[in-house]
This record gives sequence, C-alpha cells and structure tokens, in this order.
Amino acid sequence: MTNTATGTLRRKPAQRRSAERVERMLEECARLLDEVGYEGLTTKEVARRAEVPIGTFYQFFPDKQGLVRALAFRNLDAFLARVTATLAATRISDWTEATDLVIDEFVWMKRSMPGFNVFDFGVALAAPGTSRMLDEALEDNLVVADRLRGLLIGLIGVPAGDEQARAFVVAVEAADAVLKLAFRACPDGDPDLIAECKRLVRRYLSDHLG
Amino acid sequence: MTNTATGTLRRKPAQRRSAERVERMLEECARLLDEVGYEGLTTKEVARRAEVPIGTFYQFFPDKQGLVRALAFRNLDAFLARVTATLAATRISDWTEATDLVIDEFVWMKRSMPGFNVFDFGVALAAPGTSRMLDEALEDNLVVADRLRGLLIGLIGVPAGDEQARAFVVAVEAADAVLKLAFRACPDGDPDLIAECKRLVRRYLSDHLG
DNA sequence: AGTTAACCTGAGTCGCGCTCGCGTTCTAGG
DNA sequence: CCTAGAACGCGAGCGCGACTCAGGTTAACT
Repeated sequence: MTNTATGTLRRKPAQRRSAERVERMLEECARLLDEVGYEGLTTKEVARRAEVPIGTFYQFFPDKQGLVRALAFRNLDAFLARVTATLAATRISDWTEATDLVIDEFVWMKRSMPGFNVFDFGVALAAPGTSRMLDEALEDNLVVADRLRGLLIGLIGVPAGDEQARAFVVAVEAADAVLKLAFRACPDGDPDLIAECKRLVRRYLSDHLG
Repeated sequence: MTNTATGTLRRKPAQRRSAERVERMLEECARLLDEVGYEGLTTKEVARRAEVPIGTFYQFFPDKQGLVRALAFRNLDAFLARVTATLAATRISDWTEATDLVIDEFVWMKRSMPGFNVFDFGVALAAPGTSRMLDEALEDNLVVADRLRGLLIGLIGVPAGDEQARAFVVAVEAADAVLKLAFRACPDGDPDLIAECKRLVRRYLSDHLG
C-alpha cells in the first residue's frame, strides 16, 4: 500500500534483517535531518547510527538524495493516512473546515514527525540542481496536491475541474511556504502564522470553490 | 547606497582592480547559478570564469554561501530600485494595482536577471543547515518583506500596523513560493500561475488592508 | 635603497558522496 | 553430507569540492 519503495530504492529488502536495516536508516535519517539539516546530513553518519555499513547503505539507496526522497514519500503517506482518518471521523459541513483540518494535521506532523518539517514537498527538496532533479521535484509537488485533492473530492463535495486542480496546487504551495515560515519563527509553529495560513487558503480557494 | 557588501564580504575591495574582480565573480556566480543551480555551482569554477585565483576568491567571500548571499542582496537592491522607479512613474489608484505591479516587476527580474530565479528570498537560500544559517535566512526574509512594505507605505497609503506587517511577510512568502512554481512549470513563468499569484495576494491582503 | 606592511596565490588538507572487489553466507544438485 | 555457484555484506579507497596558509610579490614610506 505504501509507495515508499517506488523508484527510490535500489533493491527491495527481501529478508527480514534487510527490512529492519532500511527501517533504521530511514529513522536515523529523519532524526539527523532535524539535528543538522539536509546539507549537514552525511550518509556515513546515517549508516553509523543505524549500525549499517556504508556499502550496505548504498545497496538499498541510490544516493543521499534518494534516501531523503524515500523518507519524504513515507512521510507523505503517513500524512495522507492521518488526514483520511481524521476526515472520516469528523462531521464536515463545508470545505473550509476541511482545509483547516488538513492544515492542522500538517502542523501536527511537523511538530511530531521527525524530519518532517525539513521538506518542501516539491520545492526545496531537490531545489537547485540538475534538470533531472527539478523534474522529479515538480512531479513530487503535483503528486502531493493531486492526492490531497483526490481525498477532498472523495470525502466532501469539492468540484473537480482543471481550474480547481491548479488552484489546489497553488494553495498547497503557498500554505507549505507559510507554514515553513511559521516553524522557522518558532519551534512549535507560530500560532498567528498558522492562523494566517488558514485564512490565506480559505480566502484564495473561495474564488474557485463555491 | 547598496548594502551588497554588508556582512557578506570578508574584506572590502579598496583598489579598483579588486572591485572589478568582485564584480566579475558575482556576475559569473549568477550565470553559473542559472546553468547548474546552487548545488552544482563550485567556487573553483566561479573563480576560473572570473579569472581570479581561488585564494583571492576567499579573500573577499567567506564561503560559497556568502557569495550567493552577496548576490542575493545585490539582486534585492536592484529589484527594489526597479519597483521604486516604476511606482513613482505610475498613477496608482488603489493598493491592488501596486501589488500587481510589484509582482510584475518580480517576474521581470526572474526572466531577465541572471541567477535571480534561484533564490527563495529567505526560504531555501540557506534552507537546511546550521542554526546560524537559519537565523540569517529568517532575517533575510523579514528584510525583504519589510523593505517592500516600507516602499508601499511611503508611495501609496497602506496602513502600517503590526498586523499588517505580518500580513506582508505572509504575502511575500506565499507569492514567492507560487512564482517559483510558475517558473518551474515554464521557463518564462506560466502566465496562468502568475495570474493566480496576483489573485492570491489580492484576496489575502484585502482582509488586512481596506 | 631598505624596511615593512599589505596583498596575492595555488598546491595542499580535509571531509564528503560513492564504488568495487573480496569475503561470507545462503541455496541447490549430487 | 559435501560442494559449486550465486547472492549478499562489507569497508578501504577514489574523485572531487570547499576552504587554508606559507611563501612570494607588490606597494608605500623613510
């Protein structure tokens, strides 16, 4: 069900021990991202903390970028799962409640999921670099917006047109940027900025959705 | 008048030759950023293209990051100068025209200024890394929003409160993210996304300004 | 001309991402 | 049970990039 391994792993861990190792590497990657950021993260240190030899690390992950991407996809899955669950468990009367809820879940993830607030889903993750990386980043970005939109279309009755799709991409991008700012201003996310983020999304989307 | 050298240069170029060298290094830095991005950029190649020995490079710039920051500040100055000039030369009846104009100028810079569209003013520039870098990035970000706001307060009559200041920071952050997206989607900036950016800013700020 | 200080320079250091070939451990056929 | 072969595990080592520093060069003043 998870797409963590899709295109990001060199070899799928077949044995039990291998799977645990991949798990540990991703965990330590997340922890290290929080401690030292993407630039400060070294594959050697990830391997050392996960008690995995560096050679073995590169059996599973194509490169440093790939490791972080794998983590990003895993986090995205976790996020969408939470949103789905919470939406299903909540009575929603209009779409503004839904977007507020999505933002709250995102904030929750940033607060509690190690390594989560390091990502720009699709923006800075692979930000400057070769065209290949840019294409991938763009793709990731659309994936996030698309999956979120699919969720909201299914669970509440938001309209599904090309114009709305673009609006969703824009809203996700903008919200991500503002929340990133909120978490730079304050470790738990500046509450005022989080409130502004909700307002921004509501105001903007009200042009496109009823 | 320019603050390009503020805190980003190790030593101010006193002699004429030195000043030209710094100039050339910044120019080649910008060109290289467009070609290979931040990660792909190497100090050696900047020095080589500018015909400056690598040792001399490090006399003026503290490190690679510092070089890019210096360029960012210079670009910011150029941008604000253009906005000031255009605002002064245009009859503005309400603030929405002003924000549209600012966005148009920003797009113009991204299209024509080498290396300009690589920056997130304050977001990804120093995005992941040590806390020192994060603090600096945050500071940069506020600097941009603050200077823009000062401009608009002076030239048209936007209100100047703490709430409005925060709204400006949010708007700048969001607009930057959306425009970045627009330029990833298309080399000259996707017109639809640029239009959406203007709409986003207008809708959001109308809550805070009249 | 001599003395001193400021400046220039690129070979070299250190640490990173990543590889490659050898050792070891599983699997299958006799 | 033994053995041939494949699959996996491993870490010393390679290439390269950011950055330094000791020695040479130029300028400035007496």
